[in-house]
Amino acid sequence: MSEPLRADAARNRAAILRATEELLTSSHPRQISMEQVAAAANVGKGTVFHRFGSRDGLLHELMRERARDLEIAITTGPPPLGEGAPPRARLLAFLTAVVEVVARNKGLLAALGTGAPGAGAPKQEPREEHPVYRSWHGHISRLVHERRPDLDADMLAHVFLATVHSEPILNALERGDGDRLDRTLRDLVTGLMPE
Amino acid sequence: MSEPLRADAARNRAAILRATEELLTSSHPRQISMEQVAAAANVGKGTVFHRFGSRDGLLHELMRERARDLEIAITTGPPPLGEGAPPRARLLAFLTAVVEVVARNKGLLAALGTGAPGAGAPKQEPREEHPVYRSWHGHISRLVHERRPDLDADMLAHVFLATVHSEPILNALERGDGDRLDRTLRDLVTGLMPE
DNA sequence: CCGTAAGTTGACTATCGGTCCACTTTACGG
DNA sequence: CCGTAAAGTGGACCGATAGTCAACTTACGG
Repeated sequence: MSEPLRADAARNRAAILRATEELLTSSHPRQISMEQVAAAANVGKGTVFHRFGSRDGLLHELMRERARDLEIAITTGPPPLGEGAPPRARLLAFLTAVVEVVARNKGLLAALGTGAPGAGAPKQEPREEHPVYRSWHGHISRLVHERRPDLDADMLAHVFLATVHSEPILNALERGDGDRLDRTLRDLVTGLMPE
Repeated sequence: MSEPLRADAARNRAAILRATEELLTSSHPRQISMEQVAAAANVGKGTVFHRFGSRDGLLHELMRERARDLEIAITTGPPPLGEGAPPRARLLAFLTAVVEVVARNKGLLAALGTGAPGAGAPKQEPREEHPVYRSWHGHISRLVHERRPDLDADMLAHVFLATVHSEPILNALERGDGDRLDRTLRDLVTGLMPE
């Protein structure tokens, strides 16, 4: 899928990601400059851009990393996250897991969701969806459809995920209200998928 | 509440707001620079800042304007938006109206929801909520609580509003999927507030 | 070893939000 | 009317920051 990196490149890549995580624990993504990241990783700014292309690319990649465990859990792990449990249980487990991942990553997802297209050219495309978002959306959508094929599973999945894009909710999570959100989502799902 | 503006100031204020709306119809808020706004309104950049304080202030004020009609409708208008109808009907009518307002205003709300605190100082407060958001949140929260005092109305209201913060959903709205979203929200509310 | 492709770097550019202050316009009391 | 002070105006300027680039360094297969 991708050429292996040279030893120094791999080292720097890891250092940059680690430094970004580090900075992320103490600041909102919007306040972290690429220069800060480069400095914290002990590399030149150019290196950061060479590897990740852009600010969004870096955040994007970091998110990918953070989401990997969950991805594995739902595809090859045991129920209720993995296959085997009924859709409703899987959905509830998944939403709980997503809330947990997002809570641990503050505004990362939110920052990702907000990117402007490139140059000044009249590129007006809605911007490609983030792979992690796509994966999560597909999973929710599939589970909902399985149990309630009469609903608009696609839109419903977007609505559920919107939750973790919302700044007020992110703030609530930061205050430790993760379980409140969890219970609320549970109530919503239960309303839609009884039993 | 506020001193009346001088004639020229009022004229320019209106021109700036109108120019911003104009630009907003053809671009995402993030790509509109204050310089563009100033140019489009035929005023100096300084004037824009003098009147609105900041980029956020301008967007903020514009949103306020856009939300005014809805505000009036729910406080003094006829049912089902205004008082008189049962909570469920009022909530459904309100959500439909919100979707409609947001659909007509693209990412305005989304752009508002995303602001970083000020200077470099370690000001880490969660940032004050937008008045329009607060008003909408309070309204939803009250209606939910009236019918289902057992639920976490506060969090639930955040979840409903998160919907209009989400970029994928905003894109869907732009594609004319407003009624799909509307139906989906209706399903969610119905699941929670049956009858 | 050596050639070379990959990687590194920080000075440089472009852009943009926001500030500042000298200048202009308006409102209004006399 | 007119003089004046308060309000408003505008654009040069500043600091920050995402992203570029061309010269330089390094890893590594043969």
